[in-house]
Amino acid sequence: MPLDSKILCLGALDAGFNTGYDIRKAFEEGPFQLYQSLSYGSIYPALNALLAEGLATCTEQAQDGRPDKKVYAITDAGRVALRQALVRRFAFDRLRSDFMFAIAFAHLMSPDQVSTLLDEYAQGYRDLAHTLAKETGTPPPGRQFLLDMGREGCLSWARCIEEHRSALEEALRTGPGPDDNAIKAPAEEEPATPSRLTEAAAATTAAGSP
Amino acid sequence: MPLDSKILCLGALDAGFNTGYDIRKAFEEGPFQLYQSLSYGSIYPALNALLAEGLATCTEQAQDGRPDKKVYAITDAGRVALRQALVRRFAFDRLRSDFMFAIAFAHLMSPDQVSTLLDEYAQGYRDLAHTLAKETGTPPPGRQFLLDMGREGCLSWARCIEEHRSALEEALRTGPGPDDNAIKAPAEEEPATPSRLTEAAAATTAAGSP
DNA sequence: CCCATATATTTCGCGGCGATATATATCACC
DNA sequence: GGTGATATATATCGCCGCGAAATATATGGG
Repeated sequence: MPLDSKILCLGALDAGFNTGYDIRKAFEEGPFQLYQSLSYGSIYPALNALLAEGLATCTEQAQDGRPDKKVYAITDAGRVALRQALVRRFAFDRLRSDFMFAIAFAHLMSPDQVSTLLDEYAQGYRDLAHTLAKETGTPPPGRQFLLDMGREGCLSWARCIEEHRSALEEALRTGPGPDDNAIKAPAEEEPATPSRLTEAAAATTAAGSP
Repeated sequence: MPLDSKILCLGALDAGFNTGYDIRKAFEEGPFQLYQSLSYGSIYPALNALLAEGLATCTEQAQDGRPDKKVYAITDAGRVALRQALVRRFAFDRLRSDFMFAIAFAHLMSPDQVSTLLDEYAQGYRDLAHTLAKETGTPPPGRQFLLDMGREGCLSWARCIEEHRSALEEALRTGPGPDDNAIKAPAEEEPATPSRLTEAAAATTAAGSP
């Protein structure tokens, strides 16, 4: 089981993000964006739970202009809980990439669309690296490490995309066009191997209708 | 909105994984493991929905030894739906890394624990690269691209960890023991005994990545 | 002057995860 | 030759968390 929203909120509080709104930004655009996500629907219930368990405190703060603010702070008990959560064994990283899934089916797209997608994808990682580089302040050593290695890692990832894309684009150019479905003969009896069936590629039509 | 389980299943079917069990393995240990995940609780309902919508067909297959099998196949309508799902704009990749979150709070851990964590973390990515390298068969160009760039990307990621870890470990050694965070103003004094409740799990179960 | 944007919290439905139950066959081990 | 672990296979259920909308208000740009 992964770290749950209560622990993530405790961490955010410890890092100095002390309202629901700020915590959300920390995960959306801030230092945590690289490796975790958390949305309102999890944050506010989690904060309430932390209050109820004495792991955080809350002082309401009427404000000049802005809406009222609830300023949270982690307690000693909260710090203990956070420390304890860091001792367990962690499930390994999972990446959710719709880009990559789409690219897996590049043979169903027009070469143009694939190229555009790759542009956008690589650029996204360069942008992320840039965003991380702009993080201000002097974070604790762990967060600094993550900033440094994360920035470099994102740039490397972008570079890997660029380095391998020509092979993909070449293969799509030389290979059959958008692998269109001619009605295939029901030839298969026993697919003993789970490998992909060959679909007779009848090259049909050009770039599709959007 | 991200790609939903129905689209992911359609993709898996198109890629030649044709039972619920096989689809799950494709996302757990197979070619999709790098960039998506999907579990039974999503797969079987999704397959039923695909059947109901005519996007897939199913033939029940009594087997010699093994339990009965339901062999699914994507239909032409299914391929159209898959293609259409690939045209949208995608939300950018999100990484869920409990390792990195933990490292963000390295100042709350013992240096030993941090080092162990970094070892395990880098090794996890090397293992993943190795797993990807072992993928067999001749996949379509998109999947081949993902295999190649994914393998290299994982190795780069591991290298970034190794390259920056010394700076982190140095900072933890020279810096104060646990916890001194100047960011927060209203800090009630918390002189917790340095590195008191840190227990490194010495016993490493030989279990690899989940 | 109006609309978009930023600050700030709350709530709700729906989708997906992970665990469990159910069944059966093979293989390693003692 | 029994015992348990592992692999094949499907179905289901509770709970967690996401994303969106509702609510409220002040600033700033066009």
